[in-house]
Amino acid sequence: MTEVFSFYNVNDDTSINEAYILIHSSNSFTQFSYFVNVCEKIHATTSKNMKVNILSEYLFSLNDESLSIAAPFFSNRIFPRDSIFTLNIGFSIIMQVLSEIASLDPNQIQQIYLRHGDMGALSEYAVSKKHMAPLVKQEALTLSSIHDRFGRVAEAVGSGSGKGKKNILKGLLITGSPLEAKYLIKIINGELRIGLTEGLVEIAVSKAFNQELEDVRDAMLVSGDISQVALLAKRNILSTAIIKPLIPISYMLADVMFTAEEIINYYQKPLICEYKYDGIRAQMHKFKGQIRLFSRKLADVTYAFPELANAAEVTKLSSSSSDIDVILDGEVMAIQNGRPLHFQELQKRLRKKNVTEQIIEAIPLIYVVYDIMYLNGEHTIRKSIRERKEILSNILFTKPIINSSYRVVNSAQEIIVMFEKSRDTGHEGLVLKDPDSQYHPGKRGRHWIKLKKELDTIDAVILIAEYGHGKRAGLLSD
DNA sequence: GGTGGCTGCCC
DNA sequence: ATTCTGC
DNA sequence: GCAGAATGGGCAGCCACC
Repeated sequence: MTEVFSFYNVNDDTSINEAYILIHSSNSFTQFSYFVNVCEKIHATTSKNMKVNILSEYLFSLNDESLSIAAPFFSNRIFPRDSIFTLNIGFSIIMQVLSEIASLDPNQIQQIYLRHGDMGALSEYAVSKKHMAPLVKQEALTLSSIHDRFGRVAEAVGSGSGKGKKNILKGLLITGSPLEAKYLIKIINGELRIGLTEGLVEIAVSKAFNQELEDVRDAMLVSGDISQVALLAKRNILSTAIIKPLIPISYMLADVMFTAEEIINYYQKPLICEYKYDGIRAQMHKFKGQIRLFSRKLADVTYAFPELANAAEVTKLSSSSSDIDVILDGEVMAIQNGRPLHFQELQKRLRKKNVTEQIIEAIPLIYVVYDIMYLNGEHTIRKSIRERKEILSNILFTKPIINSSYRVVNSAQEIIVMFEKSRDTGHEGLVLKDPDSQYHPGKRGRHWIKLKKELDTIDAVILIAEYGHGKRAGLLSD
């Protein structure tokens, strides 16, 4: 109980009292019904402070296992980020299962769905009308039991696995109350929709475990996994979340502007300008000779691009022949005879499981490196991109890995020239970068600006705004 | 063994 | 990915 | 200005079905 009191003392908001009673009037916080109760309370208030207080009290009350399960649910995730699991349960399977539970034919359930407009609400309705019950008396749903069954769904493969998955889902839904069924579906769909943003969840974690919000956010930048970060916060070891090779970090993202003039007017200074490559964003890690490639969502896609992993083995500093450890940011491109292939060609390789010699030859790839986040034991994300480019220039890449070329531009005219050149070469447009900016993982901001539209389609944009006929405007611009 | 529906993940 | 919207 | 929600095209893998 001492922990409870110390927690209570660090919060002076009066709404804590309500949240405190809410949490501690029950005796089993790991029950799913309790999770649902918390969600409903969070949904019911429009006060962000109140949402945070309710959530932080709840997170505080959970044991480690339940915390690591529940935290991702609040961030619209099911499995931790580095998990290869997916449920493969979507709209269709849910509709089938709900129609069976409610003994309504699929058409009827579709109609009801259209009225609700929300799968969670539909699930609540269907389970309230259920014409079946579990064959044997079931224990009440807990975070743990739900997690176990999600795991079994994710692992189910082979003939008959579809039916098995539906049965597990059906069992989950009819075991709990209609309200629990509503939230189960919300979780499965990855849409809790209770007015919680990722940012509020981070605040709740910091309050629950009495950690500095900045420390929680910093840990999230490199971990990206709210489940891990919540546990680290609870153990007071957030500082151990550091950038290290073979573990992916979030990507820095670009903002959009529509004209060269807008960009020049905004920055009023020289900018780093490089092509916008129409490929697949990829993070390359090299550590003690091991190579890993990660996709946009940080899935390990090394297997899909063996020639890139091979070429990375010999990456080294130009000043030394010894092996280096690096984390690189760049774009995987399909390219033939010096010209980019259509994105669809690249897509064929991304998800191909059996990467044959034939397909490697048919769709040649390059990896264009444009940033570096780590080198030989030190992260480089706090250095300016001017410095990071300098570091990159001292690394020797071997084909098909290349260092992205860039120019420094200081006028709209220079940008337009580069843009035309980019399009002539078959690229999408330009990315302009503030030379003084750090690498901000997971952030979309005005440090990187993409310019992909033709500069003379501005008239079409105005048509969209005035008449609201987006599709027609698109035709006019052709 | 072929086809079509479904899902997730690229853009 | 783009576009719209609420805070 | 930011974050979330809604939207769209295309691909491979997978399973159900014939």
